[in-house]
Amino acid sequence: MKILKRPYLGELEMAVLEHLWSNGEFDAKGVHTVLGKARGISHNTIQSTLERLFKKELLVRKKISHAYVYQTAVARDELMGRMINDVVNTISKDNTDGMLAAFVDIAARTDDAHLDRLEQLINEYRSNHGNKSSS
Amino acid sequence: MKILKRPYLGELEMAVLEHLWSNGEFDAKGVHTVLGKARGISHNTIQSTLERLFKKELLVRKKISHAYVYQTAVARDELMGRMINDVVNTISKDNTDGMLAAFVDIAARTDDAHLDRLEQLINEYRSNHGNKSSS
DNA sequence: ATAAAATACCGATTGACAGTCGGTTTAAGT
DNA sequence: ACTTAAACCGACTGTCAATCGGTATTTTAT
Repeated sequence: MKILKRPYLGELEMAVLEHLWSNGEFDAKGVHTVLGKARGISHNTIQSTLERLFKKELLVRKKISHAYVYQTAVARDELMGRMINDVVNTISKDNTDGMLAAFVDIAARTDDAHLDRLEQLINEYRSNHGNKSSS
Repeated sequence: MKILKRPYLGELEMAVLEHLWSNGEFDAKGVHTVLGKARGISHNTIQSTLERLFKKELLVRKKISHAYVYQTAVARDELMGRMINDVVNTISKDNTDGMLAAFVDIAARTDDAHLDRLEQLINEYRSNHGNKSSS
């Protein structure tokens, strides 16, 4: 099947998403002013990129007078979750333990305190999903 | 910069890696017999794929008489870790909490028992790295 | 209502990169 | 030497992001 294809994002696409996540809704012109001009790319390039992200259902848009105003359709965390999930499904469908170990390693990589936080999130999850206790 | 490029893997590349992870070292002919014939692709295609994986440093090889024998250069978990790390760096360098939450969600997705296992791995990690206790 | 400006829309090009092979060279093995 | 297997090289296809020009369409201002 697919291997990390769908939502595969390019550099500019990512930058656009990032901008919309941080600053809310914009039309093509607004995005071009902020991102496009600094990069020296045309208005059309930004428009195509917005269009592509829209087709990927990562953005939604509404027409305001003549221009589309775009907004993110998925939260940053949601997209990250999907992408991580894709990686995991692609590379180790049945090897859950390796996946969990990778999570721990990555969490600890930057700061060991993240392990505490991770543990905390596990417990929050259990509370919110009415579950069994820890070991 | 890059957005998931690095270890970007195609369908066939992934299948080849998977086969080598599960069954140890093989030469092109061996891989072709197992994967290529079923797919109706030529020996050369397999060879190119092995070559590409070698260039990506995901495989190592040694020449045995006239043929190369290939072997994985990174463990499945290691590669998965790298790929997840790429995703995380690409999409939320500073938003660690979102990342950790995604981990918990994904872990719990298939089976809530995985949360126990995850917690267990956290504690193992702490033991192996001389660390503080949990909350 | 008409002209001018802004935007959407369409299509074309470029550059990566995976997948796919054919053909040629090189190196074994007998 | 002859045969055969493999490496090696290069080509072609398909996909996809990035890029933009040109044209059609819709606003808006006159």
